[in-house]
Amino acid sequence: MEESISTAHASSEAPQPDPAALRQRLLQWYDRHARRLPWRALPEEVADPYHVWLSEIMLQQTTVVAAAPYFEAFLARWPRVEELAAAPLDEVLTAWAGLGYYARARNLHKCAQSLVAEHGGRFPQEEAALQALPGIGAYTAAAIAAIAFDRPAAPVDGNWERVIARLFAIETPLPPAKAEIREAAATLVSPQRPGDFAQAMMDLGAILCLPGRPKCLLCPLAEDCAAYALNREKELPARTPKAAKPTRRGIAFWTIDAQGRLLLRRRPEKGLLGGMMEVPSTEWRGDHWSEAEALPQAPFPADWRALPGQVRHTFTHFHLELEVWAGRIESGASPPPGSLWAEPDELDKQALPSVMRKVISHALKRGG
DNA sequence: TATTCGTGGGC
DNA sequence: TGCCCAAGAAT
Repeated sequence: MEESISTAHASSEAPQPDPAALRQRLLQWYDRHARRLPWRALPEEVADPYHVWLSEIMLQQTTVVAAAPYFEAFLARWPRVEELAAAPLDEVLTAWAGLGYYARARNLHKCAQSLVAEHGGRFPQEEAALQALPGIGAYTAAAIAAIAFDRPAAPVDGNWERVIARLFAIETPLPPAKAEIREAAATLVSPQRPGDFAQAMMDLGAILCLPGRPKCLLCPLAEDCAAYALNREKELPARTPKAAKPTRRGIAFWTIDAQGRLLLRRRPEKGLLGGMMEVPSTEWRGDHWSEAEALPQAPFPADWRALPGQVRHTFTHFHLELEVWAGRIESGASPPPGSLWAEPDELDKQALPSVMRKVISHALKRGG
């Protein structure tokens, strides 16, 4: 109610986007400026739903530059969904290591298996059926429907949100504005090249309608844009301030056995870095650790010595400071449950997230 | 609706 | 250095 009032107010002083004319201008721009991306079908080429799905999962909250090499690697290793479904989960996690948000990899694997077991290895074309699959939410279902099957759908991602918020001069800050933006976005979709239109909105957001510094002088939609008319393009979309990140602390135990192998442990399936391997550590908490508190959480009793310095890493919602203690196990001790001895020259075969690669790099550098 | 869940590049 | 953000989903 209040949102539509503010939108209506802005529209009274600014151009009211005409969907048909806007679509035509945007598609014309897209035909000349579309990015060439590894997962994107060429013009007049039929999109491969497997490629579209794989890329969309990888691109969730992830930049094109970061996702591209992973997409190529996955496609080379598992060219079809049946092969991905047949792969062991640990191999998928290892291939995903470094890309982040590891629930995506677990759901990717689950989704592949569900597609093979329940859909004959074919992707459903309906948004509702797509969204019922693991790891596919409202956005990804719409993206696959539009891009892979050319169905009218509005995959409203961060690019769409920014473009729509400016086109309609929506003053409501994000994320509360999401519903309002989705409604406005829905008024723009049509059966005319919906897949290209969806990707054109994304390319526009990535190339011209940038956060903070939009290149309005080059924008094909400048004449449609309420924010531009109101000189509000740099301020929109507004965002609610984010909460400060707390700091958590822990001690990682760099444990080497008599044969020079490194002790690794698999993390629980759910939660942070779920299912990934780690250098065993104490719990991560706000308080610093005393030696008396830390030692009972070591994987073995040993003559632990603290390596100089610490490893810093920032997750989505907290900072982490890890101290690293190095210890040697003289006898060929059997690893604790859920743990294993890893050959130091084969660590690339382990599902190690970036924070753990930092720990390993730090320990090797500091003489662990 | 609000949290949780990674990482790296840009400024 | 610190904060911003990137083709969001699950709970």
